Amino acid sequence: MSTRDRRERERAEREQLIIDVAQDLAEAEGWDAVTTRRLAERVEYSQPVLYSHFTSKDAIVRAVALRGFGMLADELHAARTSYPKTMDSLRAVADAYLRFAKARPALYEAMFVRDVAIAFGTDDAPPEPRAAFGEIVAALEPVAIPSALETYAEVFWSALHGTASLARRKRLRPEYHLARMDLMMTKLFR
Amino acid sequence: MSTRDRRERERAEREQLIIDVAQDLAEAEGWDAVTTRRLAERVEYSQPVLYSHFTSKDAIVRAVALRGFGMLADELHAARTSYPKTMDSLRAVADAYLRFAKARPALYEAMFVRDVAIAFGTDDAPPEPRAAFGEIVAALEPVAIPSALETYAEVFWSALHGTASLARRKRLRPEYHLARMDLMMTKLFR
DNA sequence: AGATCTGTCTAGCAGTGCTAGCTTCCGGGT
DNA sequence: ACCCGGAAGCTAGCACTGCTAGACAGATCT
Repeated sequence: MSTRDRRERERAEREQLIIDVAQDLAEAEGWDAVTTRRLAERVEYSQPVLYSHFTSKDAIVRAVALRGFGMLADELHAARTSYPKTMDSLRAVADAYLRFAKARPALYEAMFVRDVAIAFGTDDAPPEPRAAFGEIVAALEPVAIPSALETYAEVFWSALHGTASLARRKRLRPEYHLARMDLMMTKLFR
Repeated sequence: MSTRDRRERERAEREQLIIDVAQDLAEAEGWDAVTTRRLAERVEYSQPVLYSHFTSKDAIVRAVALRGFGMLADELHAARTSYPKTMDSLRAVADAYLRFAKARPALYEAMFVRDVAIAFGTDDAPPEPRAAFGEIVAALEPVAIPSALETYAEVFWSALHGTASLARRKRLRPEYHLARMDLMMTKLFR
């Protein structure tokens, strides 16, 4: 049965399209502008079609966020592996993380601010966030005491996320970004 | 004219009542449950009365957040001034900050997560957030290079906020909270 | 060809933030 | 003591939200 295969493929493509459009719309006009009606209109289907793919609007946001974690993992990986020296690599990871948050504020919001209930740390955590956190862990591996590696990663991640999310709300002086990063890196890592 | 005074006083009291009820409701059932109808019902007035006090629902959240910054400033001040040694004082401020965020998640959300557009850092920043940030600066004053004091404070604050907000989303292992705090404090401050 | 079944749409529900416009009632002037 | 102006508050409604029941069409299988 090849028609069924085609059907399934088309369905999967449409699901990706929904996720794409949701992210684009959120990035362009904010998540408040992502209503089921507007989303449906842009994918050129009626509203109920969305609900044949996702159980709720939240599930759509969750799908966007999940893909975001995959993208973040890729970017952190690229940053980490492009410098031989540990310290350069660490700094590159930090910069990549903050660049990601700044470049795609709506995506970052879906991943970290909205209550999307993606499991984390536990065994049933999806691979994407696991991979993203894994990159942070890997970057720290050369400098941390092995037994405290994950703890170290959590602290580093907290500092990065705090910076990203306070900056997002314009509560840090933008012109001091570099000074903050330098201070943070030297303090946290020797 | 004493009747007018009474009127104005009653009006001010009602405004505080609205803020109280909004915060209580948010803390009890989350901000999604804070609708203008439910809010109006609980203060025992009709919906339009809310709009004679505040320009929008967002303005109500903003008022809650602003008062929250005042509370945070008070708690940080108490923590900071109750230990003579700088390091103890710093740790007490950090603990107080995270305790505040954990004890009043909805309030913390209004202050830091929702898009409440409270000015910060700039000259027209309200006194409450200014005072809260001032406490962090004051706590760091003995350990930071004077010229980089505010930068230092921003980094410290970022680490605290990152911890608070990742923990809020259950993305940090709760049982390692103390280990993270110890690591953070020793790394950031000698 | 006829029956079934899958896919999609229209129309509608309950609830949201916010507001226009009516009513009621209090305070002050004659 | 009366009336009247203005303020204060209410009812009712608008345009929107997320979500769904039920109708309808078109493809698939017997």
